Amino acid sequence: MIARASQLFLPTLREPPADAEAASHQLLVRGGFIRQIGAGLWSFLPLGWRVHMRIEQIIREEINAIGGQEMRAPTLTPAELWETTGRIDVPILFHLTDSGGRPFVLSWTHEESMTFLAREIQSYKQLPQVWYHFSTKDRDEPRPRGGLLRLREFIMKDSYTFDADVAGLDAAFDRHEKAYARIFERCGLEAYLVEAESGVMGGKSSLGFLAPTGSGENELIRCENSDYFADVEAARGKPRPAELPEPLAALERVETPGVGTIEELAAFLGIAESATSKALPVVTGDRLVLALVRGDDRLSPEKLETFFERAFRPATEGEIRAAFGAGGGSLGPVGVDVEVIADEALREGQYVAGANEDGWHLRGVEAGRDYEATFADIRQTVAGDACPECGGKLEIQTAIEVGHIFKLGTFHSEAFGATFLDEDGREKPLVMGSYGIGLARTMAAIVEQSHDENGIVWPSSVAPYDVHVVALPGAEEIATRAAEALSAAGKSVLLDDRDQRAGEKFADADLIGCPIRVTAGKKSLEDGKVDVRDRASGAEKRLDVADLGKEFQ
RNA sequence: CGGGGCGUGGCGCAGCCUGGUUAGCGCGUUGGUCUGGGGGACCAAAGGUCGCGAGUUCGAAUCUCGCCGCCCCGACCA
Repeated sequence: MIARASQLFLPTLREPPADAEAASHQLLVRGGFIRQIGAGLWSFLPLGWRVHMRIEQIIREEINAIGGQEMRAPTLTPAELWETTGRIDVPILFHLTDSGGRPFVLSWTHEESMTFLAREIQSYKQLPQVWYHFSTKDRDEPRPRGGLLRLREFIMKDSYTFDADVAGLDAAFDRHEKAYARIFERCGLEAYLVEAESGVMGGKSSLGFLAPTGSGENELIRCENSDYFADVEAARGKPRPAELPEPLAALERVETPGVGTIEELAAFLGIAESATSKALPVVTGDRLVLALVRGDDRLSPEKLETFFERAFRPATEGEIRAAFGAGGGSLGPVGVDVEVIADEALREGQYVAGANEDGWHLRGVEAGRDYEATFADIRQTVAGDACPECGGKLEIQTAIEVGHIFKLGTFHSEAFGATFLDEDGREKPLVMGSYGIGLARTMAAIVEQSHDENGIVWPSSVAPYDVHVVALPGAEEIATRAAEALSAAGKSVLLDDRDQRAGEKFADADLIGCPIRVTAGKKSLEDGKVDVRDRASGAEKRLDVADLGKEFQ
């Protein structure tokens, strides 16, 4: 297969668009792969779509290999589908009506559609089922960003598994986990399986695949010894030890006029921030709770939400006054009639805490002796924490979530009455799992990981073309023969037959990033050879056109 | 939704503060000459509702108000 650049819609740009910051955003636009049509809305141009299709095909092969059946559900769906599960209220849903005024929703995921279909499953004899499709998702994202990093419309591969029991789900989940690892590996993408926070969806297991990148919305925690990876939101780093002063036999009141922050408190008392505790009153449902973390730690909203199994919000100034009789800067767990959730780090030792009296704190506050609390891991892991596996130092890195897999259980099947009869003739809800990969986001992540100052360096598995043949003036004929030889050897070839300067063609070739560049120029006319250059390493060698075929067998 | 920034030929920008004939520059595009292994030179040319709408003014890209769009930070987020 040979594509001629002179006839391709391949608009490359010398400069990146002004509003592009992420490397993938800049390079994909400059290389003529994608163009924007609105916030979070992008067109894939011929080269971009070729890459997208190659990623799609890798996913298809791997999901087929674990028994997936490819199908297709629509994106436009009747609103009642979403009323069935109550997910009609999800804020990122796009709502619309048809000309008759009937309400519709653009699917942002397909559990509802697939479960609707799964009602046709009648018997345990038909289980398990693994269904998947590549389909358009629309999400009214509050903030799309970064080119392909966060889109309002995108194509996702999503699988849905239906099993008779939890053991079946576990097996299906495990197969997907392994398939995903193979998919990302084949795409040339470094991605790690991490525990993800399922937040308000709560309870069920959820794992994410994070690809470390230069730009992204997630943060990957990784141990320096590579034995622990986690999303920062769920990471279980161990805090460094607190620097505590000598313990006190009893509480000691200390006046702290004008002290409102931990930083000021530590400075005023001449102690480390880690010797203090930070009190954060929150409201969940209709109860007020005091969350307590060490002074040098930050509360992890995701962990606290998981602990509560529901959303929460910071308490208002009025609520704080009413419950504690003091302002936000002087709160503590001692002597209050409020439930206290304390971070594990505070289980041992004595800390300075607010006295619930403006301008006063307490020294020597000790859990168990001075207050009762429920202990939980509610602190945010930070770089420098110790690894929970080996004690090594944890590092933090920007990342993109390219895949997410969930054990859904029976929430959707119960809502839809998607049941089957088991061996004993009992009616049971299908046990479900769902598994997603964002294709465009995967593409962006690959570029984030595989580029240099000159452009993209595509892994050969997803490159738009295997070989980029550059025809310099006078050598068009030999370039064409080289392209034909490569094509005959099964390679896809981009033949740059445009009437452009050599520098321009080389710059475009580097930018577009095909793994191999073959150059035919004046020198070729003399010796019949071409220059074969490896995009990644820059290594170059001269080969006879006749030998090109076997070079790439 | 809160904060900040931006909107001027295809791309990147200047002009705006301090209103005044034909709105400039670089790149790109078209035609031509020379050139030809890392974005070459010269000549000629095309291409603009200055985001939209009101207002102020003799006169608005420029000042005022409103709206829209886009980007970044935050909030939000299966």
